Amino acid sequence: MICDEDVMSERQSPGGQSLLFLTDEQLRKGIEAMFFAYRGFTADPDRILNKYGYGRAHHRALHFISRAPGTTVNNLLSILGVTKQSLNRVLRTLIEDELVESRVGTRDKRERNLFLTENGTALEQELSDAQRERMRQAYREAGPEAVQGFRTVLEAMMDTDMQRHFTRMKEGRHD
Amino acid sequence: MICDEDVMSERQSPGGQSLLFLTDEQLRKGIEAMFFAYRGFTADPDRILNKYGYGRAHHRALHFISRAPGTTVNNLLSILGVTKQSLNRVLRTLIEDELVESRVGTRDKRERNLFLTENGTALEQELSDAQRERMRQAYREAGPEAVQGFRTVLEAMMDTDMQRHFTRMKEGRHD
DNA sequence: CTTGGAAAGTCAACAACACTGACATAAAAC
DNA sequence: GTTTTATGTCAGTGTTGTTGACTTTCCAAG
Repeated sequence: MICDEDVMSERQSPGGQSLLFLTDEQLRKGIEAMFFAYRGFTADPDRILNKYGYGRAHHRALHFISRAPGTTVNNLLSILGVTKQSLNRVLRTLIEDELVESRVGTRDKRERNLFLTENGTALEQELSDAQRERMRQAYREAGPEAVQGFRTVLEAMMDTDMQRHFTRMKEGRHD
Repeated sequence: MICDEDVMSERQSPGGQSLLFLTDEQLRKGIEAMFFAYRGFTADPDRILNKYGYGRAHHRALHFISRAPGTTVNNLLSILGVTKQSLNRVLRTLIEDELVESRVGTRDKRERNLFLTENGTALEQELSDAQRERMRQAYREAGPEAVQGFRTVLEAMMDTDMQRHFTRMKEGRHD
């Protein structure tokens, strides 16, 4: 699917660091690929969410609460990178609809520890299944070396603080 | 950056097709990487757009008009995947602000051919420069094989009609 | 024990950007 | 000459983000 003219030239600098020479055209294609792929990436969950009257923001909250059960609102805020008012609106509906449970913190009673209820877990599963299925399909088509490369470039594309969050989640640390 | 337990097992099926065995955990990490990376991907343009009072929708329009000068509204609609009302709002402000020029079609006078003005080209350049710089940096860090894999997985992740658009743009066909 | 500040929640207002539905105009196609 | 297509517009609605102001709760340092 990637044409010959797209193969990047690689040279070795005197310092030993490998240099890539990339044309604007190659970079633009990467940008467009990212745009189109992200649409595909969110398409399936979006359809499901629509069915229940929720949006992407609800999905994100469900996802990260599922990943880090008992996480606090503040932690969620810094991961999602939105204002507390914005998150609160979403969280409130999820709590009202009994998809998320908010328990007063044991150590610090100001904090709220967030958990998915049975229903919440069910919806998160439905969303996650769809998205993982698409991911699995893409990974299968592309092959294992491509997947390795995919992950490497994505990590390099993150902002440093997002990388910090990502690394934490990878290591299973949800503090 | 990618830990040992993440390396995917690969087996050869009797048919000769390579099979990948992926855990939910591995796929979830991919999903999160995609989420965080897309934020990084749009962060720089978002800052610039904010400076001029525009949004992501304006950026997308500028990008694809720049890629396919003379493209029609209908073509833009199918690439962007939004309603004409939504696109029209954005396009109207860009034309009012003299970043985009809308010429009546020569072959078919119902159509409008869209072009960037001098100012439009300048803003598109500013946005594109920032985004390409981040892309270039990520590519450099990751190396050429990773870039190949990145693009392959992204293409596999698109919906089929998005793939069609993407392939067209790659080939320089903007019909 | 008091006070400062952090964590959480709320209210109001606003903007960007998507949607639907209805309607208008011009031009091509049949 | 009727229908279809391409475009544009108006009005209304919903999600998701923002800012700013304010309250309550509660830990912790003075």
